[in-house]
Amino acid sequence: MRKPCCEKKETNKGAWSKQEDQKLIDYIQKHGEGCWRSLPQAAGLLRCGKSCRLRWVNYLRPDLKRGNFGEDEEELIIKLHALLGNRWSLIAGRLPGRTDNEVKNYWNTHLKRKLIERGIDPNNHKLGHYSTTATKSCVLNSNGDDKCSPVNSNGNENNAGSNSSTDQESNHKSSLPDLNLDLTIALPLMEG
DNA sequence: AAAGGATACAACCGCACTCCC
DNA sequence: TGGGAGTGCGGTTGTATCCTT
Repeated sequence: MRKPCCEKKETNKGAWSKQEDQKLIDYIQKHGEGCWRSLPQAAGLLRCGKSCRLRWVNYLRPDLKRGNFGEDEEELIIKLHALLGNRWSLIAGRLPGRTDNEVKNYWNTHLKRKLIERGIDPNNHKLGHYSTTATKSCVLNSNGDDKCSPVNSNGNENNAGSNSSTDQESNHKSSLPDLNLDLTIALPLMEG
């Protein structure tokens, strides 16, 4: 059995204080990101590494774009969700300054409802019938073809019981707009 | 003005993946 | 090559704030 990521005792939980934020910012500015497990002790924080990483990534990073989502961002999220399903980190990767957590929250609180109001099922982006199950994931290959398959709530491809999946896939495919999105993943630029 | 419900979002939890020995 | 450690991701929960009655 895997050990917990950190000892439950001796760690703070819940909302971060200004002092804790400042300690984390100071430490990362001096030493950079990485080695989250040992960071809390080194930075003098009574938090688990996971919690520190989450706080930094979702809230403290200087390049974050705080505030409301623009309409263009909303539409992009909707389109990307139609293609990728609940792959929030991939979706957030296409939105500079936004985090996966932020995108996920915004989807759950705003965009889901928006689609429902438009008569679109937020799970499969089909017009007309709303269901609470399967979303889809689509992969663009190098030929520009797209390959779509149902995914479950874990984001895994659902290959089991695929009797009617081909019909559903073709229906889904034809109901999707031509998004013409470039989903190639760029390698990070190497400095130096 | 107060109570209860709805909403928004920060944070936690647990699983899965990758890396390294 | 197997196993453990570290990390990332998505789902879920907790709570503060706003809104309605």
